[in-house]
Amino acid sequence: MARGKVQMRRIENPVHRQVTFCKRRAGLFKKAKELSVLCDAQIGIMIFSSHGKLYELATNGSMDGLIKKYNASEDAQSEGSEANPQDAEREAIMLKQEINLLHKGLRYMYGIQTNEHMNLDELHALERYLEIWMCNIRSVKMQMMFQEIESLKSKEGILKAANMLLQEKQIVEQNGLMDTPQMVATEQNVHFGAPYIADIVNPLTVYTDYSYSYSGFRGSEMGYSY
Amino acid sequence: MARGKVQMRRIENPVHRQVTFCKRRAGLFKKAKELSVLCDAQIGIMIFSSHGKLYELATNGSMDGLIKKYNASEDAQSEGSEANPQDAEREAIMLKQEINLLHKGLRYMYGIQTNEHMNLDELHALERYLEIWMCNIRSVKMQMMFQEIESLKSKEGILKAANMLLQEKQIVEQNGLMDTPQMVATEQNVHFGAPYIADIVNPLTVYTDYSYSYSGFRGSEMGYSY
DNA sequence: AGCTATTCATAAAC
DNA sequence: TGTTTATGAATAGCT
Repeated sequence: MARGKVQMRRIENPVHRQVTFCKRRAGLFKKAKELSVLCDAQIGIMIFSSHGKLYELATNGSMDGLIKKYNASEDAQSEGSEANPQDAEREAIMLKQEINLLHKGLRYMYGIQTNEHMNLDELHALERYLEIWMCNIRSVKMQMMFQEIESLKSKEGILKAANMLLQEKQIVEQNGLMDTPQMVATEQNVHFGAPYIADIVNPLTVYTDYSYSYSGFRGSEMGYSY
Repeated sequence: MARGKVQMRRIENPVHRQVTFCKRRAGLFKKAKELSVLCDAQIGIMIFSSHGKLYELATNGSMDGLIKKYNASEDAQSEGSEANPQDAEREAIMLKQEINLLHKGLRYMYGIQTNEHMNLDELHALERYLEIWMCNIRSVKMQMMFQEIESLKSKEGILKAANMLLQEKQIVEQNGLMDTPQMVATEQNVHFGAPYIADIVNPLTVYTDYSYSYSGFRGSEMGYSY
């Protein structure tokens, strides 16, 4: 650049390094914005200074949106691998990103609303959006899945009961006692280890009730931590 | 730059745009690497071309590492919570807390909006935030439920096998000792009230697919109207 | 933070 | 895509 070619290695003088960092960072961001405008590209840049401070640029939308897109792109790239346990951590990372996004969105809205007027019709429209959303969250999906789980549990109980009966019987028979009445898998002997379906209050039937706390996670009352 | 100052707007000629994209992208990456070396910074760049193709640069380590660091940095900005990304359950608890927090934020938002104005764009933005959030919550829920179902299925398989073994043994013994047919818990008499496992198409296998439209509800393609 | 002397990046053309 | 070249931009070293 100016007044002498620069050596491509770490600048040892901390002051020089800091100055160069500021200047070149600004230059990099400027270049990125130009590229974004000229070529219609979406660009995200994260810079961590040597002391760990974050500087970011997202040419459109938020960095979180770009990261999400990045993850999706990465997934598409390496498709062919099935659902592996490594996805769990990735899922958590992505969820955190989504939550960051929501936090940002809320802060953004708070900021906007303090300076602007409000239209009641638009408020109602917003409420309806959220109601629809809650309805979806409390969707029948969970109900059906819950029922499926209960069904499996019930079946498990029946099988366990039958299994145990057979074992007992066998022991009895091996003891030489052949006159024992035969037990069968009925409701009498099935009802241990597994609850009756009728006994279970389905925690997901409240999906039309918007008055509960949205973060209540009623399912957890049943011992499930959905 | 050369041969005429460039206008800072989208290059309409597709060929020119493509050429400029390649060159400036290379230039941007070069600058980023220089900045990284000179100033000891960690830099990540994601570029999505107008056709969605991803170009990325991570000056040290992987982009995923930088994204993690970014998220941590973002978290530190808003809250002093510490995260252990390897503990899924702990992670879920944290996410619940996050959700509680966001719910409070939403209620607060309702409160202050009754007297103020929101434009349609902002409403759309909020809607999208909520949609994305919901879908990710659902994804985690489904993952957990999927794991539970799998666990139950494998339990059932073991029990079935044991059951059948005992049954066969008993029949053999009965053939030598007595003629009374034995009723045991097999699929013939167990299958009341509970569906066969084999009949159940598991609707949760899509949870690793982040590419769906968040409002698409792909689960319905499995025959469930969640 | 501003200011230049320089080096660098790159638009246009091949 | 790679190379060349004229020229606008970026910036290192100073204030």
